[in-house]
Amino acid sequence: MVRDRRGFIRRTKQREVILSVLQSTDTHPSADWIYEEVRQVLPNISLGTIYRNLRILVDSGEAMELRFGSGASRFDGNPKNHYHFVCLNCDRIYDLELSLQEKLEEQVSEKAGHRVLDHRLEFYGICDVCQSKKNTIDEPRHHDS
Amino acid sequence: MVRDRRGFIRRTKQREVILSVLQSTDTHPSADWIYEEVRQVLPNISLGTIYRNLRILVDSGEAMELRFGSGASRFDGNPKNHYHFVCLNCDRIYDLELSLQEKLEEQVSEKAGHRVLDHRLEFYGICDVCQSKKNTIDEPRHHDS
DNA sequence: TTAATTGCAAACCCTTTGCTTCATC
DNA sequence: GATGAAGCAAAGGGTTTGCAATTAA
Repeated sequence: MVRDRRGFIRRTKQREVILSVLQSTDTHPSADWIYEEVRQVLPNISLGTIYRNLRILVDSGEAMELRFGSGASRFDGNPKNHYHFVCLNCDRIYDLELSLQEKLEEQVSEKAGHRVLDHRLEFYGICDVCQSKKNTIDEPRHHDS
Repeated sequence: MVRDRRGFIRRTKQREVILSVLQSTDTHPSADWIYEEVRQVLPNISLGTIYRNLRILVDSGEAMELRFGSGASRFDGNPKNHYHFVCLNCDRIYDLELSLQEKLEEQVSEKAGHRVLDHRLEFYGICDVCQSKKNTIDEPRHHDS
């Protein structure tokens, strides 16, 4: 009997599996990758259902949507604000342990006069994995494994 | 005789006007808005040309591409790193005067071991304009004036 | 002269949506 | 049983791209 702006939300096997797939990885997968994973459990699921449920999960605060550069959205099963590092070579996204910079929000609201509700911080560069195999230009690998 | 990875780049009236339109506003416009503006000077220009040139400008470091939430990319004629505030009510994007947080890059490279080349920081909330006309839910207005 | 760039339109990718059927409450 | 959600497929928005014609160098 969960309620949100959309009315009642029923518990479905599909959404359950989608969320568990999302929570079982730290690769910040795309909708398509999640689709392929969920399909191994529910072979008849459709991409539309993936998208619909990801939207529900994001809107209800159970997941987070990330958009870097171009291409597909990436999803994070950890909805608490945290920061990311994006590798420009392989496209991997890493969670960072950097502590939340709440003071920056204060600074902005004081100086600019806007009511600040949230912030995002991400770093770009070459990840440790790609550095160790230098001179290799990966075919961007997006969130697999 | 500018050279970049793509070979020689010719100076064209189209790109000139696109860049000047982009630099003449602080509204962080979308490609489509730029298109409409440039069209008043070059009525036959096509959207494809807008996109092609925006890509050239971004790749050559003369402009910056911003992607917030869903929807179209927004472009910034100021290519130096700076931070933004995005109003969740009206979709306006504001430049912030917050100083560059270079120490955070150091912290990340030390702690996580990645080579950090850049970072982005943006704040979300309700802007001062929207706060003063409270109880009004704007039709998101995207970057017009 | 010749190769980069344009205009045009079609293609593309990712995401959303309409509709009928299914299944949860 | 109602009605929210699924599956399917078609539509949608934003962006890219192929190609012949143009134009800067």
